[in-house]
Amino acid sequence: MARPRVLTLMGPTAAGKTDLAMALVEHCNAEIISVDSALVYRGMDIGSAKPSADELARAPHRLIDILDPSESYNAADFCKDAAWHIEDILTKGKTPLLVGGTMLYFKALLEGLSDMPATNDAVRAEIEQLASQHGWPYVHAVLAKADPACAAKLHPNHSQRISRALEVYRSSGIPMSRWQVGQQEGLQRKYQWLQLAIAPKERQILHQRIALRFRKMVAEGFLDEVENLMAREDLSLDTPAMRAVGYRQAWQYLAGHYDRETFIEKGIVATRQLAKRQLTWLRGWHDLSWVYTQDDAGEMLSSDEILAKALKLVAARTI
RNA sequence: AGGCCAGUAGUUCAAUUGGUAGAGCGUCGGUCUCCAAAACCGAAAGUUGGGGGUUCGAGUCCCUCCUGGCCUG
Repeated sequence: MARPRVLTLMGPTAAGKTDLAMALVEHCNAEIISVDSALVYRGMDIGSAKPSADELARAPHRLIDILDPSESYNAADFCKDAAWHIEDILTKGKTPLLVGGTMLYFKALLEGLSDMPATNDAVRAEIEQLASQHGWPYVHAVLAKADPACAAKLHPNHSQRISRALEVYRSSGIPMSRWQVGQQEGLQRKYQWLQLAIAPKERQILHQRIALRFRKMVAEGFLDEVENLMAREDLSLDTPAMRAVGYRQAWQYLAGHYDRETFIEKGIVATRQLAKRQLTWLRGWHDLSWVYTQDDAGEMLSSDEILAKALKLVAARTI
């Protein structure tokens, strides 16, 4: 019996994923699951380019607005949630369409994560403390004693990954490298995946779209949105949700760290850098069908033309 | 018009008494097993505004032109 088909739509920020996804929903009897580490938060709408209420009414997105910004989410949470929603959508006789740009989430879902201890805030805080006293290279050296194999792969400055590796060791007594020997079982083989990626052919075009969109967000009340978040006592610049692109810069601007023009420039730059990292993931991605949004002359295609290209790729794989 | 100051990587600025240019940011490339819109690593990039002169050697001194800013009439 044939494995159920699951569609994905990946791409850098501002590439046009939402528009295409909305159109695909109508043509493929699909239902959307968002693959985005920022869209999960309620109250973060404008700056995260969340689909509008109108769009969400037309095409429901799962895994959007599921958390308060004070909460945190991670790749393991996503895998669990996404796996459930994929099955739920299939049960309804529809095709799951996973749309987003958080590439680690896609990777973890497809390839699986080793079954190692979950995050541990207390241990993480201890490690953070150690780092603030002695610096990350010192923590790296500490890790090297407990887990030489893992430490060897990490640069002494790589704070987050050193932290995670030591956290795993301290909370379980077993080095991360040992946990990683265990098999990872992702969903790669469980379904028949059809993976689409969307982006303009030229980086320059993406940069233009990013700048335009960021200014539009500001014009549409992005700063009010961030002011509301800042008014809360339980959020800070260190809250994972507040480290999102644009939000961090808006917060710093509103806190008086720099002027409005600098904020806009920094916000656009951070978005460009995010797009670059996403494209780096995509470049090495296996089994990807590209939908470029420009024609041979470099002109942007219409949404109908983009949809037609995508449908053609879907049809080609359906036979 | 005269006087003064400035002109160095895409950008903001460095460069001891003249010894053929460095950094931050950006850009580009990469890493990625529970913070990933995160964190981290690497690379490219300047005929030092143009021209001439002094000198073994000039971003640095002299002349001249150009550009920008300030002051004076």
